[in-house]
Amino acid sequence: MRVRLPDRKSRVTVEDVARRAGVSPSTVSRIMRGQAVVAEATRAQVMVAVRDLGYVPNRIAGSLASLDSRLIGVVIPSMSNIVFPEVLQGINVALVGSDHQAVIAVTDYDLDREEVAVRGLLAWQPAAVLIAGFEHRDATRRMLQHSGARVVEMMEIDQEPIDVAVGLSHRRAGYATGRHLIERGYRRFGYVGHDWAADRRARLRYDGLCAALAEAGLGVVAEARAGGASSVAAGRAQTARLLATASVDVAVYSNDDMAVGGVFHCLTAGIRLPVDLAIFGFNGLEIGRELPQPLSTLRSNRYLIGQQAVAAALASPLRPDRGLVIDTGFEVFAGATA
Amino acid sequence: MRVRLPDRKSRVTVEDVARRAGVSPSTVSRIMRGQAVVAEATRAQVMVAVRDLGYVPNRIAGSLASLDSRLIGVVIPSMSNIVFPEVLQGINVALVGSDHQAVIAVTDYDLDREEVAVRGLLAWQPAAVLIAGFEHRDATRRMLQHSGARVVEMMEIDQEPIDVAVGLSHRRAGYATGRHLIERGYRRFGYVGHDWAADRRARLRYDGLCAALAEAGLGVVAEARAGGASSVAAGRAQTARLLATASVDVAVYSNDDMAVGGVFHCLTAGIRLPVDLAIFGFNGLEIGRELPQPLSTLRSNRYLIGQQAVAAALASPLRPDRGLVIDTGFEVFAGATA
DNA sequence: TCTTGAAATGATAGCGTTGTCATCGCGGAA
DNA sequence: TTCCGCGATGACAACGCTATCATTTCAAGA
Repeated sequence: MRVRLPDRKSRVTVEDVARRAGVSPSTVSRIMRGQAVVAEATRAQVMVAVRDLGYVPNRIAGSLASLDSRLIGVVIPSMSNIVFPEVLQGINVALVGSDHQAVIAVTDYDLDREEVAVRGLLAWQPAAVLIAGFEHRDATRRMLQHSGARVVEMMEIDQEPIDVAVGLSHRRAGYATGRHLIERGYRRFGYVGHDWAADRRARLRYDGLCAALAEAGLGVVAEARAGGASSVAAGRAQTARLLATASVDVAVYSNDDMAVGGVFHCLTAGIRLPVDLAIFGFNGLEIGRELPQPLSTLRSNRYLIGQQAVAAALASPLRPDRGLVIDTGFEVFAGATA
Repeated sequence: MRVRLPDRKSRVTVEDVARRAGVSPSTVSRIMRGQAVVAEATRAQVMVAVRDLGYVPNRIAGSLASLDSRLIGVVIPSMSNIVFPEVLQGINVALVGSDHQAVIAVTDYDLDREEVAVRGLLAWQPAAVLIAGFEHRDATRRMLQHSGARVVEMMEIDQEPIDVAVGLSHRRAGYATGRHLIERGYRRFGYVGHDWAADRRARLRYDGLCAALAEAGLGVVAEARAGGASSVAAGRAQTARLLATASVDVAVYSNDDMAVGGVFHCLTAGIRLPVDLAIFGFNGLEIGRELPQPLSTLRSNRYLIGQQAVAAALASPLRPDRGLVIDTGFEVFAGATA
């Protein structure tokens, strides 16, 4: 390789700084990493050169040399579902000051895209991969397994993790919903949901709900499920459908988006909440709390999930002997619609 | 350096694959990049070795060697404001299949954090940096300037960009809002907003609105501005304050979050929309469209902004001679609240 | 004065790829 | 039969940094 220099991207290198400050590259490197002992005078001198030249260390070279990338891969299924940005928020806050950076990939609930995304991320030798859910292609799981990176599966804990799982038990959440509503005296349960194929966790909640109802000798008397992703519009439409089908005194929704749609339908149709119909959601989104009547729901702690995921990932570069599960829990938010 | 091998992260290297396939590392590299001419038999042979060993090329080494990182830095002020995840969505879609990856940093509207974030991103020698807004520290601007990376400033276009700007004119948006409402016959304008210090774009829209009103011999007769960030709760509270202060026939909001709060206040207080009060927002969020009465607002095309930003960034590795401005526009969404 | 050793700095060899050039083998033209 | 040319492959240095070990410096103790 003769001459690559002319068109090189990174103008200034350690070497340039070292020359200008009259020290060796080693010393500059030590100073930039704020590690090891360096005489104060030398440090000052070098920092002047750094500033004069506008030197920014090249982390690509640094990572290659130290075999340690300080990159955190994050894989989420969606950006439009507000839940995941909230997780990212938690991740970001936990990352500030750790000098790690997040590389983010969105799969759109497609396991093939997930596989591609994970392969792409692993190519950067990340210190950890934070990924939503337990459902992965075998190839994906194998790659994660063998990668050497810490792996944190986020959102749910109803299954055995590859390395660490951070989230809540959706089955227990559904069960808690059922118990709560039974205690409040509701008996005729309706269910309004969206597509389970893409959202296994919604299914788990439904199962938990049914278990609680069954224990009390009850059951879901009617349900309306939309085909696609959850949305306010879908919640609205399915609520109309549900109420046209059967008479229920409470409707449990697959999540708050859908439930807000239900509230809007009732507002429009003149159905009084919770007198004529009670509505119960899942997630505890901001919008639900700000409705004219605060939405009754179960709070999942998305922000906390993100934070804990990072904490677990950075706690140690090595995996524990056996899977670790971190339960971030959930709480009933009574609200005023149930 | 004697022995670093024992604890190396990346198990399998080109060398391992080459040995197993009985070819040279060069050939393996060529095949992995799907570039240049390689005999089909050789390719097949190598791919077998790749699969057997579970080889994943190390992009860190690759980037160092080729001086080309295929990383895209993204800097946004917030994850909780739904607007930015929507931009990220556009970015992600545009990135799929381009084998570039997004490294994301969130600044929380803090210019110091922005500077740190940009420095951190530039250390990865990204092909481009997509950053929200025009307001940066001098040092930040300088770093971006000298980085060699393409720089796309997103969301607004009312100023001269470092390299490319993709977004809409917030001043014109505010002006259009004014014109639209005047044409619909409104005369007594109120304004409900949030903190301008962190959100200059809201200020620009306000200025545009005032300009339109002034042209028509009108003005904002009352305003209520919250101290913090925009939110449904703040919109609600400030609407109450505004209406206690003065009598207006239309309230223009700094954005849809605030406006939805306004709608909820009216719903609760029995104020009829748009008869007693008209409400006009900004952004065109999903939630506004799904309200019992669709919110009248101005649609900004966040998704498109993200897409166009990536397109502009990847169009060429070199900056154009002079700043490029891409106007993604806005449209009035008439709705039913104004 | 000479030793001793800790503190500070330097020299050097990689880290795993890729870009460039060199080489090899083989079929067809001379 | 020799040579040319081209497709296919290999050799090797370089990318910018850091880990490791070697060396220098200098003050304190013998």
